[in-house]
Amino acid sequence: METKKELPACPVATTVGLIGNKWKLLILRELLTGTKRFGELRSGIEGISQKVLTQNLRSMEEDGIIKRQVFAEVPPRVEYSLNDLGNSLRPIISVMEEWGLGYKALINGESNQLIGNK
Amino acid sequence: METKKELPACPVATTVGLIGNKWKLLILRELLTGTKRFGELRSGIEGISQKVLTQNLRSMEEDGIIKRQVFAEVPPRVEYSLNDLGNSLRPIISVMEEWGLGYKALINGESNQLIGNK
DNA sequence: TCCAATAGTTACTAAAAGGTTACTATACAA
DNA sequence: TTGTATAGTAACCTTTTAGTAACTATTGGA
Repeated sequence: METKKELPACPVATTVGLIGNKWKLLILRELLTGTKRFGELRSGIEGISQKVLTQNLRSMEEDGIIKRQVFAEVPPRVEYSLNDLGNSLRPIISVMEEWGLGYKALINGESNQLIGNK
Repeated sequence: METKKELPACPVATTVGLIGNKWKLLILRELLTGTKRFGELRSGIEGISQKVLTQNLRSMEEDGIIKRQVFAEVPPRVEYSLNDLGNSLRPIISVMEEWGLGYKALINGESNQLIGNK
């Protein structure tokens, strides 16, 4: 009886299965600049609801890409950070960020790296 | 009255808005290896239905990242390919592919680039 | 004459994702 | 005593996304 979760044959599908989701990618973006509290993530990610933020954080914790640290204080403090595996995703977000910058430049008719300078 | 679609301030969110979707990322993966017919895409992307494939292809065409070419034959032939903008997304898929390979190695206890070799 | 093949569309249904509101605990401060 | 702050959870509802099945066009071939 297998208990391991079966990974797709394709490595792109593997990655997409873990982080190919709008909210997770944005959570990663936030955490790449360092440890954040729950409330900081919430206000840093435009449009995310508390429920969805919690759900995605839990899922990413289960997948072993982020660490959750609870401090026994009142009011409570919970800090989220990337662990090593999470940090290894940095190049993915970086290359998305670069592309996004190029795309915006392109849309604005500025010179860009995407399609050759105008 | 604005008709332009408003882009998010964050470049990562911009990218995620265009291709931060499981199916689009897998369609991109397929097209990075060259022009494909509709049926080839369908069989190359595990689990995608005809409807969802059509929907995503249309959306990507609208966004200007792929080209659709219809040949007046019977039975019909329709070919999809990346245009320049679509091609500029290549590094994103590449880095996802690399990460996926490393992750699978890690899971299998092999040496990997993600977290330091064991 | 009727079937096969391709790339769809349409209508209907099911499942997944997300939104909203109310509620919790706890300690401090007014 | 009441309010505030934080990080949630639970229940309920809506929206979005996806799956399925039936149908379309066209022409060559059996």
